[in-house]
Amino acid sequence: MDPRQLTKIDEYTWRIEPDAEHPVPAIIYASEALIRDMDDKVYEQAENVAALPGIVGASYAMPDAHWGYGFPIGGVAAFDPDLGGIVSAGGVGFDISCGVRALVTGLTADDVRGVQKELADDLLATVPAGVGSRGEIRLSALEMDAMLTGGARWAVKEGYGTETDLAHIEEGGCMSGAEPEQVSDQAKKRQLREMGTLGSGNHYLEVQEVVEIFDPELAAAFKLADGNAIVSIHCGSRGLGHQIGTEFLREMAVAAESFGIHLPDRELACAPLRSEVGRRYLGAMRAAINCALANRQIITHLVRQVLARVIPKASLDLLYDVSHNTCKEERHIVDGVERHLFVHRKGATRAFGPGHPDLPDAFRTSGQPVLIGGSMGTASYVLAGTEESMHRAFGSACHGAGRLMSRHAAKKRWSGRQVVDELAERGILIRSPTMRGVAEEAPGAYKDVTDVVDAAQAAGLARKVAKLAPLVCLKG
DNA sequence: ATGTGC
Repeated sequence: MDPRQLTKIDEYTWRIEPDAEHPVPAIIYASEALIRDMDDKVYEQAENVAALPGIVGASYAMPDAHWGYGFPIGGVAAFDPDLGGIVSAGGVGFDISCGVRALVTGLTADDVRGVQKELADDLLATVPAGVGSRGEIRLSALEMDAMLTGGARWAVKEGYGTETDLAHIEEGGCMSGAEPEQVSDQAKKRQLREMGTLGSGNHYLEVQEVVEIFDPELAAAFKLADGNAIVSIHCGSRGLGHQIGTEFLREMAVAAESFGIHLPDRELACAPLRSEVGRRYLGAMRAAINCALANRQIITHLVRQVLARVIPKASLDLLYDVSHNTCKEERHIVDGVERHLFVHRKGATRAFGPGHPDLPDAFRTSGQPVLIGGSMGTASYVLAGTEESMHRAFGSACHGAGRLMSRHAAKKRWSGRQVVDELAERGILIRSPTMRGVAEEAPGAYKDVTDVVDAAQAAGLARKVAKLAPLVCLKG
């Protein structure tokens, strides 16, 4: 994207001005270099979102923004139901409630290095990964509905984890307002055997080392110290979320016209929040959020089993679990007035600051942990929400590195084996059921996550706490 | 992202 198309507000804030079709601006938070690397489609898509009914403030793009379905990935937009605001299935994304959770282990990276290969092999054998991967768990119809209503709270009741885990998950591990009856039989059927599975694409499970601390006080609040081993899990709602997204996109494309909503792009399919289809989508989407929370909780249980075998002294305590593909009902102060809004975050992490009433006691003074997954073999970051982030983009920050190269181009450029061998030389063990997936996820196919995180901090979206480097990576 | 898809 050519930065000259944008109004430069400051070094890290760029604006597409409103006009007759776009009542609010689009705001991109990024360095000039990141803007240059951004797809031109991000400009178009961020501007298109600014034309949707009932949008409040601006259409925002995070520093890792790239071309998505309708809305950019790395997009944030809030809508007011009182002003005819909409909800959009494409504004949430196909992988509903995809997210990251990080666990502190009570181990040092050296503890891990001593058994690195056994750990990698046991994780591959224990956590199902890859397209169509199936788990041991098979849900009955009744259990499916209980899972879709209860989320991680259901999983803990079933024996996958502890009460303490729940306080360290957004929404306390259970998204309210879920309506399993709005989830199609087909979506439920696809999920029957997929609980506790990682999936494919950019999903991963990593054992990481804390290699740098930026803010000692916040790091202490998050129980992170230099040289510690961390486990991070990145995955979502699997086939169920995908099926819900597919079905409602189709339905909303038809509905939008019937509501007289003019769409600049068919992919922006949406429906008023106060319409019947809008309400049904919210009920189904919240059920998918619970599915993702339960899924990450079950995978956590599997990782605890692996560590109990390989390094018995390990203790896996959940730092936090964040979702980065959601639409959430939240209260925000806009121009000094508290408003009740529906915030779409697509490839954007919630980043609530200190004192926010939705945060658990543990993070009341620190702000919430913001977990940023890098590309395979590079780095991940832990950030914290700030008071400033509340006013920048409705308490949101970036979610990852963001692709630089298409999957197709990455496959042409690297072989999976070559990527695995190169990373092994640097002490990083990759395990995956598919070498093709590894090639698509080669580190060179992504932007530098450090640039993205630095821009997020400089733009006031979140504050850097710690940097994590991978030791073991299980890829789908 | 995905019972990957022309």
